[in-house]
Amino acid sequence: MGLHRAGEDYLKSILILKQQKGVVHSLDVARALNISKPSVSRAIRLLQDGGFLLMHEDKSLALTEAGHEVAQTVYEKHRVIKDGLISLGVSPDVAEQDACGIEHVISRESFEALRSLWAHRRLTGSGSPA
Amino acid sequence: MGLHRAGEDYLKSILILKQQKGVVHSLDVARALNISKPSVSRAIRLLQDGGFLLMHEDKSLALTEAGHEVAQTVYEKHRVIKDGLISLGVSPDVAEQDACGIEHVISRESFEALRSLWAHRRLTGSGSPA
DNA sequence: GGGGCGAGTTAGCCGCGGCTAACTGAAAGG
DNA sequence: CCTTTCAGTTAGCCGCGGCTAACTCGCCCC
Repeated sequence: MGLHRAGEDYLKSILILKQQKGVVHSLDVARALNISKPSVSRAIRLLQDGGFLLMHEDKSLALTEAGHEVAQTVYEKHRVIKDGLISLGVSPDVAEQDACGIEHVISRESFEALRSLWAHRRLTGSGSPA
Repeated sequence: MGLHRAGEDYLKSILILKQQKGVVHSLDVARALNISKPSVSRAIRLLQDGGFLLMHEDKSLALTEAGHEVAQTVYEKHRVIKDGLISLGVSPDVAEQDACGIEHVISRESFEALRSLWAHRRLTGSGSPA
């Protein structure tokens, strides 16, 4: 059941697109991730096989419970890490970039540790050292 | 000049092994990384082609200046990130694991931001919230 | 109803980075 | 001196995750 970087990126993208425009088709994903249609098509088949995704009659995509869980987790890591880095004075573009990498490799445990660190700093007003 | 995760891991491992035992051969790397001999052999050839590594007559390995630079950078990121996570209460095994992933994807800018955050916390004695 | 367009799929190529099996060549030991 | 053993390499397989080219299929419009 090994979802790696690519699979997680697809699921995260589908979650975000669904929030933005309600219905998601594979071409939306291809455009969002800047990846070719066939690559997305194959990835979607594999994610269906893995039980993370469904495709309706009209070719619209839906995350399964498992898929939603993964997407939600990755997306949450992304937002928290990006915001945390920005709060340390990292430029938004770089923070975005780095969050895209770190979100796929950080454990729940380390993520929670960083999150509470940043939450605490925000509450106590320890400003960014820029 | 795209070194990715794997290449960086080889260089980092060679640096560490060199510090530990002076002379490094490819079999040492294979054992350290738990990777087969042929995989290491091919990787070493590619790293030589890329100008990161040299192999002497006696098959001992030496990092070039470029290779040393990469290895040093990755290794430094590893140590700082691992220690930082541990200082937040993350268990050492998990911190090690996560550092192995993050070291390859984090930018210099974000790394320095985290490093100075942790340095500051250490100086001011903000303890781990465990 | 035929033409074109847009979305999705199929077929097939490539590089990466694992692997095993099998070969080479040198050094070490009976 | 012959054998064994150990390090390294070569050949070739696999799955992943990109890609292009080309096909299918539906829909819309004239």
